[in-house]
Amino acid sequence: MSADRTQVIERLRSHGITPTQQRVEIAQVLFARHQHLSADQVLTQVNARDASVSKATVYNTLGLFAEKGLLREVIVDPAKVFYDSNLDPHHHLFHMDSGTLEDIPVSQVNVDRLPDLPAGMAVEGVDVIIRVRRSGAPTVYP
Amino acid sequence: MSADRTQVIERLRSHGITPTQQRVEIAQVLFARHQHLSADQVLTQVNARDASVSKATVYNTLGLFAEKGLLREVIVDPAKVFYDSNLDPHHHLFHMDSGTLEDIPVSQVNVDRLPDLPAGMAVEGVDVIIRVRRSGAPTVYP
DNA sequence: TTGGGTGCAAACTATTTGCATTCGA
DNA sequence: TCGAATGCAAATAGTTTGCACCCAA
Repeated sequence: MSADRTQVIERLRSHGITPTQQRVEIAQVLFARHQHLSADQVLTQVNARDASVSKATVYNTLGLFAEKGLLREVIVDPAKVFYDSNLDPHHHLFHMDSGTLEDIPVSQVNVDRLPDLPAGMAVEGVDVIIRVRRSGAPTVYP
Repeated sequence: MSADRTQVIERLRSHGITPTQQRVEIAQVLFARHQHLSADQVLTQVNARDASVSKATVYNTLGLFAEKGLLREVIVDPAKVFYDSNLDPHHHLFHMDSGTLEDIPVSQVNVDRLPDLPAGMAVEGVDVIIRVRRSGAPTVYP
């Protein structure tokens, strides 16, 4: 369930990131597969393996990875940021009941190109988020 | 710059909300025009007028208004929630430099209908957010 | 009157920061 | 070696909550 150590190190290097022990630990968890994790979940999973990484380092590292383009930040829940290890262009389905995210292939939602932006503005990203919940009970996840 | 008191009261009533003094104060600020305000900005503007409303009441009231369909919550900034008094369907442009929001008419961004959802799931909302920043300097707003 | 609404302050949670220590190249 | 990275704990900021008091109906 964890990505190959050597591959991960190479990947960090190729993005200009010094592969320290804890960064590699974190990367192995994140890049094991496509997933959406909060900083807290990353902290838990990383420390469940073996190594001990501090909370501050997890936050710093996630921020760094996102900045360097290794992760995509997904902002759907006012309570916390999700980090998405799937870098292919795609959209998101947010399950309000469980507070979990699901990917939607771009092929399934077509966004006809953007409006003309004010001059001197560059698009940093386009997020499409579909919020769903179980139809019957309007439960709020705890 | 503030909506008519009587109209506001009527609007609250029609949504099943008891029009108390502070709720009316808050509503007058919000519904004066289409805008995107954070809880903190609402607090400041309300108390700049005259009345004194507590921070807790502002949060409670904004949450209530959103729940009753008088406001739309916009989640774009991990730091805070924006409340949008424009209820017409529309999308958002987020200026990362200034941390401000701008509306985009639906006519300018076409989302070809949604993917088939898991059974028993209802769509609560679809958010399209275009993040832009000044092209030259990758400044982060303070 | 009387239960919902409000204010205040304290509690919480996610995230950031300062600084001394440790580690990668 | 030496600057970058880490850990820890304390600081922040937005938001929520508990509880006594107050007001709309």
